[in-house]
Amino acid sequence: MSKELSKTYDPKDIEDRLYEKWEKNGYFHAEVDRSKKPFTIVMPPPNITGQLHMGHALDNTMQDILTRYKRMQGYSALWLPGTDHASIATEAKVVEKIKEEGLTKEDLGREKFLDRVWEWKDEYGGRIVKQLRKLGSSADWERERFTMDEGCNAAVKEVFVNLYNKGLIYRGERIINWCPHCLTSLSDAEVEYEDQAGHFWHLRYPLSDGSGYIEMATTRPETMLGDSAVAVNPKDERYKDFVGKTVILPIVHREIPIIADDYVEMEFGTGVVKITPAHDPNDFEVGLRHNLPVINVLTEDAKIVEDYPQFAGMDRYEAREAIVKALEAEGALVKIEDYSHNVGTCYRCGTTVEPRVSKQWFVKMEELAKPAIEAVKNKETRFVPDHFDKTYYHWLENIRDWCISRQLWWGHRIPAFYCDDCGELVVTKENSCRCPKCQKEMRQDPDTLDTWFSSALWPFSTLGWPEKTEDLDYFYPTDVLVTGYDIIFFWVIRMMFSGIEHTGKAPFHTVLIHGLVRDSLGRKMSKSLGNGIDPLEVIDKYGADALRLTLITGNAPGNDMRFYWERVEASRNFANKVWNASRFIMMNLEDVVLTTPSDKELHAADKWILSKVNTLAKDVTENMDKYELGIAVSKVYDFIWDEFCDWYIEIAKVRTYKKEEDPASANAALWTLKTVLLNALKLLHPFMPFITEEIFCSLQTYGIAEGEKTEETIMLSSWPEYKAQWSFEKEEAAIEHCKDLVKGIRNVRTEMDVPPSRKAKLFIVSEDAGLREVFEENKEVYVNLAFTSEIVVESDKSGIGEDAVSVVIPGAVAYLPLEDLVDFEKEKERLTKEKEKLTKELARSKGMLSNEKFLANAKPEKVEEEKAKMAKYEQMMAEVEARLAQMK
RNA sequence: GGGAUCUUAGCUCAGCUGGGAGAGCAUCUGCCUUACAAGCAGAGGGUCAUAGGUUCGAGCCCUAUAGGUCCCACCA
Repeated sequence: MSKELSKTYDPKDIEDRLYEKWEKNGYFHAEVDRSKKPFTIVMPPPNITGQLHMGHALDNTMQDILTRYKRMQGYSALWLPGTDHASIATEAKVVEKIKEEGLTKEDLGREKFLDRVWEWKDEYGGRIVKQLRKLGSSADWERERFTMDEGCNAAVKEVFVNLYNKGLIYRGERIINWCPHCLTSLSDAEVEYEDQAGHFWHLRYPLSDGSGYIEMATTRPETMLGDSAVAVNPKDERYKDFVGKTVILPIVHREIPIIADDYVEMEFGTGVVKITPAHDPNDFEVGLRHNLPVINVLTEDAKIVEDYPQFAGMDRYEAREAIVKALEAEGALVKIEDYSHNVGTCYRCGTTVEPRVSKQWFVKMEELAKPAIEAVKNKETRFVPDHFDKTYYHWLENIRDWCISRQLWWGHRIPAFYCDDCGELVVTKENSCRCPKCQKEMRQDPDTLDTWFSSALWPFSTLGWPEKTEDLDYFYPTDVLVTGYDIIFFWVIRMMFSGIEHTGKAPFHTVLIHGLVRDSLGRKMSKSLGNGIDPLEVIDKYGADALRLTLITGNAPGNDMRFYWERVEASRNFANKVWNASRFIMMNLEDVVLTTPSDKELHAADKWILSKVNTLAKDVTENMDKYELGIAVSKVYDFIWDEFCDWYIEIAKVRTYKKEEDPASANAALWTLKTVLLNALKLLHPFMPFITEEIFCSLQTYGIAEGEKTEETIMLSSWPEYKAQWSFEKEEAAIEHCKDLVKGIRNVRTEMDVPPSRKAKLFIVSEDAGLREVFEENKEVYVNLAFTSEIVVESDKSGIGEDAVSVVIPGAVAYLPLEDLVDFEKEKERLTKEKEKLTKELARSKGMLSNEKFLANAKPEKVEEEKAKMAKYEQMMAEVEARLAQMK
């Protein structure tokens, strides 16, 4: 079966076709198989509102690499995909959409609105998973899940009820983060802080007794309407006499007390703070301590409430101006300073969050956090790189209760029911409920749960929990969680404590953390900057394999990376290299039926490359197991490009041309070419799945007899393991000698400006009979690589003329009689430089070996190594000196 | 305020347990050598941020300093 392969690799021809084949044949599907070990990764579910970005591309490439690797190693490898309902983001999208029709969600009502969201989800929610397929993701799509599907729903209810019954979920009136745009509460993790330029307004409130004023500063003058006290530090001598007095709050003319509380820093500002329990978390705490009234002055969309007609309906920023003016009019404004401070913003929409007192549901964290900390401390779960455990501990050790209720409709509705008559509260998994006291139909809590509440259960809810399923038993706990460091707080810790609490086991043994993909200037890729690079565009231009290779190469775990088109180009070039090497081999296997060569038939070079690919398999496996994907792939890259293409193919070429003259040699070379390439392709496959599959499938059909069976996919082929019978130390050393010589010859030729067309005779002189045999046996190496016409291996250099340049390697000297081209002065200069280099090396070696402390303390093998080096240098030195002497 | 992390070739970055400084891109030189010019061969280029310390030996370990990035907390 002969195919014409194009000169350059074109991924477009190949990728979609292969992906379809894989998916259709069910290669991605994993089942419980007790004869195999399980390997499980749950995919961090992308939002249904999401578009594939570089972060997804990196994250999923890493997961795909690990999954493909384990699958080839014979594991029942499950990569479980799914999507997240993303309550805020999705609800916002649909609200936006119906707004175009002039509707609000209230106009539609809850049920109809939710119908619209489901419609939206059906239409757009699958976009991101289609895009993930373009990357080559080998996820088990047959098991695709959604955080709001039936199973996840059941898990969420189960967890809520369990935690509630244990007293770990409670409802309470607290000050929480509120987004006036999204109109919902937010958890602490959902608030992002940013520096904003603002002002410091210095105000003075008159004492009720008319004895003067007390001055304070605030960044939020508009909240003064809700002040219920003024506070000073109890130790502050300046204000000692003020404590216990009252002031008249300007504008509203309410009498409020001056209190003493440690919270106030004496050194900051004037040492006086106005206390607004309804609109500041710290003030809220002070209010609790001093039993102060909570006076709410803002509506849910952050406008002044109707109680203050003068300002009612103004939003908080308008109100600020108006109130400052009013204060000024009353003589309460002392001065305005510029001030920069940290402001919390909504992570979804960027709106400045408003602390707001309201009744919400919370998860009590302290008890849940402890075992989650313990699980990492005792290494049940470990982070890669491990320093991220510090971040993890720090967060968990300082964790506050988690506000889980959201004033949204899209999401898991809180399974709590209230009796409007008697106020009874029931938490149940049922969909409706009658009041146990007065039998009346109860009203379900209108709120939904934080999206992360369901994501927290993802590693086990997707495997069937709370049912005791076979899947759960077999695939759980999962193996590796791959995610960015920016998501540790949101997700990793919540999965950890949820997994431990509900299944008794940490949900994964490894958390593999990666960094961000930044633009070429090192900036975060973002919509607002417009500097994002669309992975799909990269795939379209250079192929998914090139993108994947780019994202993995030179990227250590946890580190950020910059995206450069030049790097994608380099990756594409590598793909092309692989393509052409394969094409060459297949061309030479045309109409050939290979036989497995005997040990004798294999040349030293064949054994050398077999040995190299064998070592490579070991190294790559080791690095994969350490999650050093970047190192693993660069080893494959170097092997294929340098060792295999630049050396072995060039060496073997000569023999492949001699099918008639020396069929056994040609067969051995071709067999080695095919065998080594097949192994290298397997090692490369997890990183570059498409090109490796394409070549693997066609390469197998070459060099075999008609009707012989081949494997249908590289995906399910076996991962190369280290084989003792492919360890050829002697041949490795022999070829290294030849390589040294070739490099030396090339070097000299370039320096002497010898054109490649000029073939030269080559004399290799060595007193070592073993070495002579090596050079004698491997003459074929020099033909192409060192541009030689004839090779003579001798033990005696007396016959060599002066018109030759010499190349000194350990144990041997090669002479190139270049007659007219030899410039004696240049040659002398070259050898002198060589001598200087050797002198330095010898000095270093001698220094070390004459250091008694080195001899006493260093590992014996190090000492031996150094002695061998010195002997080598001395030998080379002698040759160089002899040659120089001859030239005089 | 606390913590993490980084500083290595012109650029972007590797360098995993301490034992002679690497890659890709860029630059320079020579090659269209029957797989590949998206290629081949060769070359130049680094007091590994600074200062100490541990060690026979430090890019790697320890301490301090400087600069960058990020996270957390936060003083109104």
